[in-house]
Amino acid sequence: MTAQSKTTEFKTWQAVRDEVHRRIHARIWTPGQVIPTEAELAAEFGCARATVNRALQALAETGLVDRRRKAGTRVATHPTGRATLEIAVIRKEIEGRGQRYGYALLERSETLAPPHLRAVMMLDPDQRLLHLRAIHLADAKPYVIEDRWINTGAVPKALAADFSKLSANEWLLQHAPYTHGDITFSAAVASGADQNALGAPESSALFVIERTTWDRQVAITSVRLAFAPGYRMSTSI
Amino acid sequence: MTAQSKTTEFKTWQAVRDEVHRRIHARIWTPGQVIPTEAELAAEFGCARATVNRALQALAETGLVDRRRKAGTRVATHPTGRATLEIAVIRKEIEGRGQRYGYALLERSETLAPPHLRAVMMLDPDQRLLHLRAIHLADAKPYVIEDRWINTGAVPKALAADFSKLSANEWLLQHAPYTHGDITFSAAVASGADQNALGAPESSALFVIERTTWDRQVAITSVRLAFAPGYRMSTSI
DNA sequence: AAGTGGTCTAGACCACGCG
DNA sequence: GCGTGGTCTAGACCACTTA
Repeated sequence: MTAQSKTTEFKTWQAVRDEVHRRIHARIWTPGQVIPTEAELAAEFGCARATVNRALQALAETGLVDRRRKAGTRVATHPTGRATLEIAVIRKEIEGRGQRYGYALLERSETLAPPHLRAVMMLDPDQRLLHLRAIHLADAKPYVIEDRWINTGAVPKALAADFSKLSANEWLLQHAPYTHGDITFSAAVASGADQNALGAPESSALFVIERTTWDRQVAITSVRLAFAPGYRMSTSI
Repeated sequence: MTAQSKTTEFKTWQAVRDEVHRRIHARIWTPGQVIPTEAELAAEFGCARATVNRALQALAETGLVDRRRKAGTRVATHPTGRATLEIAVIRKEIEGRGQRYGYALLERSETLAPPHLRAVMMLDPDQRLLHLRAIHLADAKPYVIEDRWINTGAVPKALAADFSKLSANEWLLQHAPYTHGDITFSAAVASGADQNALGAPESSALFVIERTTWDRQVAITSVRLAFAPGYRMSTSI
């Protein structure tokens, strides 16, 4: 036996991950401290270095440790939590909680992009957009208002689509693939239009999600989702 | 050359991932469709199966594909976006955007747990909690109100800590490790106390984060963060 | 029962970045 | 320069799930 006694074998990367997690949690390795190298841990745990590597990469993804070549692996000083939110199709979200889904298109028009959207979506000044307003219902009660703008330059087929039955939310997923997107969460006082559509009392606080999706450099769509009062978005870390 | 022509070699798992991503994006493999097995792709790409495995696992984590033993790998029908939010220490968040951080403790008391918290934190009826209210400032302007309850049964040292200089937010990270936590995001109308502390106009909409952290089965702390009007939480997918 | 993903290994080479 | 993590390989066995 070498300097490091090998008490137990950790053969799977999950077991190694849990053991390292335990040692950090138990303050055997404290925040900021460099932990043994992959090779050393592999020797101690009686497994291949690749297994240790897999385990430490998983921990790095959660932010529990910081890894840098040559510098080694150290316990994060500020265990920055990382919450992962599932952004599902609204219909699925409602059905997923056992409620009946409803949908109605409120408004449809083709117009020039308003200035703030021209900036957000980086559009030409003369680019025309398809503007949709729709409401999604859960058990016949207003759930969320969808206020959406679609770049018809990028998705011309959208002009021919019938959004009175199928929401743009779903149609776009099927017909307009995107490479990435920006999301912003905020709180807003319900505007008059929001109040009406959601049946919300005056000066309610609404949970708002704004999302713009892109195909490479081209903006596909920008949407504002204003949820009925009382909406809560949950996750765990 | 076998049935599958090998035009290009993809030697790194990132390259394989990108190529698979490209084919899905280009509708060469459509939603719901089963894509070739790892072995087949490895043969086509001229790399080891482990490399393909790594690539497909990465895509599975983002939700772009679904993988099941025996059933194979198929393109997800509802590309459920997955937004990852960094939950940093508030001081870091403020300093990170180049603003000056300020902090003040508003209130400190030791009391029995109010009923709703007893439920959330699963506490004994006679468990006493440490209650703290504090405000965090960015460039001397109110940024967020921290309303926190600490389970002194789990973290007795908290009773002796001085929270007038160091926020509980940071003290707990250093002294009370947790294994997991729940987070909820919502919007709320500013209460009278919120209004006062934040200097917010009447009936403002506040962005609220509620978080409870646990060490195994024991609740460590439960906190409500009410952000000043205008706060936006952003990420990308 | 058989096919497919999940993982381990031992060795190798590479790439980054600290000193 | 050189130590550490990052990745690839070829082969093997395992675990799960569906047919």
